[in-house]
Amino acid sequence: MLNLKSLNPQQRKAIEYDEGPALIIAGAGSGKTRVLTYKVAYLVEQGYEPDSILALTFTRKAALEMKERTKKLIGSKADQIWMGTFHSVFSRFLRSEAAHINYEPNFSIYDTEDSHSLVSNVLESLKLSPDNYNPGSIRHRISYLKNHMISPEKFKKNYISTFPEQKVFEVYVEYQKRLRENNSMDFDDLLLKPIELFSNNPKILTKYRKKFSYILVDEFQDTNKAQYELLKLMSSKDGKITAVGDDAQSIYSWRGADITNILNFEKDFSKCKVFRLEQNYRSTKSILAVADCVIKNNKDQIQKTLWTDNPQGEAVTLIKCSDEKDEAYQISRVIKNEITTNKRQLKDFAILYRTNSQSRALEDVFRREKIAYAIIGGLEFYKRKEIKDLVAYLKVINNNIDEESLLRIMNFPQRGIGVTTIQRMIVFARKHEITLFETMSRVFEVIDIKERIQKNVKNFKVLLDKYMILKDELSVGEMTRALVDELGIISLFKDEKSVEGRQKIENVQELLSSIMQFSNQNPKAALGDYLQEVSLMTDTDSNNAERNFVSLQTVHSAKGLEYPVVFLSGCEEDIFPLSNKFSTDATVQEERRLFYVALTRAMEKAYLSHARSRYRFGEVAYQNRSRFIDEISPDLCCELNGGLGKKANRKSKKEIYYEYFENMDYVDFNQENIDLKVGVRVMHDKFGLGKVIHVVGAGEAQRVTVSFEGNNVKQLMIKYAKLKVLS
DNA sequence: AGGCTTGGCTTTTTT
DNA sequence: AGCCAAGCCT
Ligand SMILES: Nc1ncnc2c1ncn2[C@@H]1O[C@H](COP(=O)(O)OP(=O)(O)OP(=O)(O)O)[C@@H](O)[C@H]1O
Repeated sequence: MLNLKSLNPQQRKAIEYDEGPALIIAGAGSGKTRVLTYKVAYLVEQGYEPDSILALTFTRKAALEMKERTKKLIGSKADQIWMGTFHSVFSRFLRSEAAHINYEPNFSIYDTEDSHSLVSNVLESLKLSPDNYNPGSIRHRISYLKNHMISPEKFKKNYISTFPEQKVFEVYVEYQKRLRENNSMDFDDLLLKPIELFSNNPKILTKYRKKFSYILVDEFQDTNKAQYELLKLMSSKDGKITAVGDDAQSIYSWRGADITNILNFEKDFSKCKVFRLEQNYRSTKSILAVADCVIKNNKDQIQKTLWTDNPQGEAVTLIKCSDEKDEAYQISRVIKNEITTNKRQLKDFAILYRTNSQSRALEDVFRREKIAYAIIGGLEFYKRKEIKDLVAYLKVINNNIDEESLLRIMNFPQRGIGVTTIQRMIVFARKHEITLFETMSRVFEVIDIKERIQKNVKNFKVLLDKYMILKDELSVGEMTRALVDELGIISLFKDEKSVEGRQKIENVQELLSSIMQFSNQNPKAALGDYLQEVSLMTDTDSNNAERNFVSLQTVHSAKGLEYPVVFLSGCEEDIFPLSNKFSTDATVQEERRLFYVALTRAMEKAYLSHARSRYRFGEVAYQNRSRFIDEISPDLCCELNGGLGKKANRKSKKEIYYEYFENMDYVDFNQENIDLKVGVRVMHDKFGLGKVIHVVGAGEAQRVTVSFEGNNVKQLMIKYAKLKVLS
């Protein structure tokens, strides 16, 4: 029997309400996600079939976490509940129903970079110069239109006034056409195509409506028009649907998120009942008061009460710094202090920043100070060139009309097929109305390509053909390993004889082992199943709960998370709020909401740091402190003891560094892998028994050199290699 | 065909 | 400072 005792009466009411649509609007840390999780469990207990419940979250990680927690409440029944992001859930439906929207079920999913290069190709074939038509901004424009459910036809009818707009329209049309020809969809299509599917096929809509008897949505404030439309389609007016959100935490409008969805919900679901949660369980009174000071400067937010029973706690602390290095040093010093005086662990800390580029100074200093850290998000693993290239092979093998992926690998690794050859083949393909892939088998008819090069193309085609057969005979893992061997990718990178080259090898090996792992966990999985997973995967997804390090991440990726101690770095005008030439009052308000999100991640203590100057765009910029700090009532915060910032100002970097060094009692702050030292014996899944002969770096970047049995010496990244330490 | 240099532009944030 | 795309040279 589900125990609802750990929930307050407001929360319980929201959970037990099952007479119609419910909208839960509540501030940060009031238990929205917790309520949603319990509600899922409650519904199952009330007799709903687990596989008739659909829970939609903002990130994959949030979905995995919700699944874990539901499992704790109701056990293995939780496995059958549909939990995922809009993108992943609806793309699965699309694969089953592909025929109804004139697609093949093995369609590829294009990420932003793929879309970008498709736009470039479209511009080229429409003979539009990239000087006048910037591929990036056009891609963004098209995505914006799609996000707002403005089809090319609608765009043409209602929005075109100028000549360049007319061209955008033409690119838009051609872009969509190419996507279809490539049997590919971009992220936006994953939401738009289901709408098309449901609108044109009432029977299928009925099927899905019947299939799902209850829908729950987390982070509702960050859904876009298309997502909301899908919700309306999937549930009836008096439908069984619960949405939770906080308008003050809407931080994705740049991606099409539309706050008016919250307001419309009450209208569109007329019998909707609104619930409010007012007790915050996460933060101290000090932190909440500061957050409230800031957010109340946004006039348009929905009025909400938020109080807490938690202790007053320490005042929020400002850290004044001379520059970004100083900022990093001061933060690392506070972390060390907190660890020794307050018995904290590294994993209790998060350092948040507005832009990814701010992580660099922090990383440098943390590495030097031996503070184990991990970058969450950042340059994502799956966006690295060597990874994308390899995945492009898999995409082509799975869906050979995917021209973007084919173009990507045509000459990687180099096989003497240059741009001119490719252009000639494309001309041939268009003329004969066949795909580029088909052109490759008829390359001997493309007479303006030299014979030697025709042979290269032919060989490449033979290779691809072979793997298209192998894909049905080998597991995804085995096939990819064979492919990597045959392409000679590892030795290619080895020959680069550089740190980057070695990094690439590690990345490729990491990809291989993750594919292997996938194959082992899903023995029956086909290549397409793996690609479906990998195309919607992001770095933030990996679950690091058990590991002990400081987390470095953007405020955006910290949404929904909580940490005992939070540092918010770079609280300066132009950075937070971030500004550019397009800044408006609306964008500043969103920055303020982002600031609110950042603050409310903190449970016990928040530090706000700002620097007088920092490197930006390759030169020193003098910074003013953020207006958001000035919005905080002065009696709610204090400055870091002893005016460290001023002191640091007068000393050189070197002096500061040595001063820290001398004053520091010897404590190894690298709490993670503390026992991974030279000489220690370790066990590796693949390589077997070995001995550590070298350790470099800290945190995420930490690497060890291990001598395995049989004179087999390997460099491994701790982050990826699962080493067992043998005592 | 492919490698190297230059010049423009950039940093938002991510499914 | 660092990345990418375009252009130039071999
Ligand atoms: N009734 C309760 N009793 C004890 N702890 C609670 C209760 N409700 C929520 N919490 C705790 O409060 C914290 C915040 O909960 P949760 O993450 O669900 O809030 P949220 O409203 O989704 O937050 P946010 O919108 O900021 O992401 C969690 O640690 C959760 O376990």
